[in-house]
Amino acid sequence: MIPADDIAGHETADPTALLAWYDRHRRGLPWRALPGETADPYRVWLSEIMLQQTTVQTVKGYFERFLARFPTVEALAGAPVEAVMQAWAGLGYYSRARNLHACAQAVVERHGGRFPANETALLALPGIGAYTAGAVAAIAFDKPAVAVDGNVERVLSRLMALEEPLPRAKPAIRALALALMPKARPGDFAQALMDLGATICTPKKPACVLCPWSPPCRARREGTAETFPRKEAKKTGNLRMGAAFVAVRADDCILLRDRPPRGLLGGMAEVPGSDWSAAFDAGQALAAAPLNTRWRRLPGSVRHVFTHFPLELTVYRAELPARTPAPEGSRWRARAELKDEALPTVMRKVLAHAAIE
DNA sequence: CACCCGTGGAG
DNA sequence: TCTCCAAGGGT
Repeated sequence: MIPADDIAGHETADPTALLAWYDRHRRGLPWRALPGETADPYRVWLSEIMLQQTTVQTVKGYFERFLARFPTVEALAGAPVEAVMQAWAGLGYYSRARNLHACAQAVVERHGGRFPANETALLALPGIGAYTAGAVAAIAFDKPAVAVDGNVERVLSRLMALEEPLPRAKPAIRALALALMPKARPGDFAQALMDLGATICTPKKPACVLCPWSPPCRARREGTAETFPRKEAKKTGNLRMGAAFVAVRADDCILLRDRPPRGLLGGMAEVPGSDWSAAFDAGQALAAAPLNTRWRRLPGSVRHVFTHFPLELTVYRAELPARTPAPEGSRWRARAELKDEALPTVMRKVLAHAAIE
């Protein structure tokens, strides 16, 4: 039995066609070298870490500010980790910031301030996994390596109409990427695949008519492009609830404390609060208040959705006299200086709810 | 492998 | 309002 594909006749996916498309339609990005220019490994690495599960649009602003503040890997390695966390605040996945700092120090100490060019050495650095190691090797050094991200998974699963769902299909997709990778310009090939996924082979309404790989694409031929990649159903987390206490001192200071270095929002700042649990009990919540004073329960609540669970915080506010000492493990911070704190978005929401920010 | 870890925007 | 998901990594 001859597959219908072969009867119809079709081209095989041609890296050259993709590269030709890339030469005409490549995106101009702050961390991307111009054609013919040599990429800066520090910029490539920094952008790749920031872009992990984060959109290009969001990263742009952070990237420019970060680069201005930490112009070199040495500058980043020599900075206090608190400064790095503060510069990262709002970007999410805060272990990335801690690993970023550790990686910069490792590059300075183990590699004399130069990023290694091979995937294996890159893989050994903090915060660099299979994707980022391949991306840096290919993009910064034009080494024969693939960078399989969500874009590439989508493009290649459609190209082959892969029925195997993610994440099980990852090894097959990686092997396919390696098989397609051209000997020349592997760095551009990696970026071309991602640009194609980001601008043409999009999750919804892919622009197949503009795609250089439209002829060999099995999913397009079958009219099912949008249904790929197949994915295992994911479960949503249960609602958690808790209390947050905004203490405002007469001299316009807010009480803050630091979260433990690891785990949820690790190393970030917060206003004191209760544990987060499935049920909310006002009496139990007030037992967690940082100061023994008259707390006002504010109307409404703050809702925030993390990757794996939604959160609802009841906010309490109290006014304290100046010179009220901070309880053990917490500190007063001037309202005007809150912008310099490593406050995650959920805590900015709490402060806004309490009419602080 | 399963689970943990943020956030903002699009549809 | 709700779902998806964006250049993933660590444990």
